[in-house]
Amino acid sequence: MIPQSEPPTEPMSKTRLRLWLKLLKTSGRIEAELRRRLRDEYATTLPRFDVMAALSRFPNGLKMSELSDLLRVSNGNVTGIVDRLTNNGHALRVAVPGDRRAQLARLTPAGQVAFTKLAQAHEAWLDELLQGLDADDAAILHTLLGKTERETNAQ
Amino acid sequence: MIPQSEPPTEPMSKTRLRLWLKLLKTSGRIEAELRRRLRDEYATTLPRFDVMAALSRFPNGLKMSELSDLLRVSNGNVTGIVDRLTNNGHALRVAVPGDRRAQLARLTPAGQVAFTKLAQAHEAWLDELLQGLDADDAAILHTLLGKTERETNAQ
DNA sequence: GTATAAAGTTTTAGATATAAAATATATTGA
DNA sequence: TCAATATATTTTATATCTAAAACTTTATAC
Repeated sequence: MIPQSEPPTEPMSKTRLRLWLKLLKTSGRIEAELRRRLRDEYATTLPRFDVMAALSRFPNGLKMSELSDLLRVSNGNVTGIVDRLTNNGHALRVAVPGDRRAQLARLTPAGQVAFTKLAQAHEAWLDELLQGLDADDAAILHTLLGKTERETNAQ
Repeated sequence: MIPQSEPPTEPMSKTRLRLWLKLLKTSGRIEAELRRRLRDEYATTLPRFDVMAALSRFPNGLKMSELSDLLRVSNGNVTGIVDRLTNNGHALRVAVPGDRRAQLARLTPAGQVAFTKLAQAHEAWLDELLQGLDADDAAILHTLLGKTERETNAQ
């Protein structure tokens, strides 16, 4: 066996740090582009789009706390976003029969129409922004991202 | 050739949309955990860490606009973060000889010491949070993430 | 049955984020 | 030189975001 003087390999922690920076840069770049297009083309924001997407999946409405849990944002935050959607005419608050503490947030008909357009644009934008990845790439990437779970106790 | 009735395949745009949601969820989960640890263990924030990291790479200081470009955040934003770092004793502003419009932000000695500790903790946290990925996984992931570039005109 | 605890939401305080206006300084061109 | 323009930063207005306090309503314990 011939002794080889190998090039010193990078410690694994440095490799993971570089990977994280790449991951952060990638998601940040795409997210910034989505925010820009939502603002410029539809005069809305990503948090509002996220809330509308959640409400769209539950036509009967969601309690503020349910929205907060689903989107993993704070309770107080949801209040402000739903406020703005309400001022917009895209959402409204409905009383919960039998519990005067709670309220349901729901999309208005105008909100549903608006969200349908937003969702189509959103999907088309991502199809464009992720052109560089084919079906195989996407499958591998999805799997590898899944391998990072279970290291944080948050689900 | 035998005709096969294949299962209907998902349109590529849906695949890319699901991938994006996974990417967003992954980076959000890790970022939230980093923010939590920076706050709980070091009483600081991710934006301040990012600014300190940039200043640490340039011991002679960076102009506010250079910081803004490097970190890709708005000019007004950098002002506030450097303000807080300055109040903290971790940064200071230095006049630029020959241009009274500009100022350099620099780490103080205390800021350099603090950042060294933060950076070590940060690298160790990521090593932990990305345990699920070995060196091969990381290399593949890094490459696939790279394939998403060049679709947005932002560098 | 009332005191206490729990649940649901909003409000508050502080930090971050952008875009756009305002301020101050430099540079340029006639 | 001096007006016009460009550069560098801060300020302002608005929107997010969290944690924690405040408030209302409901449920529970005794």
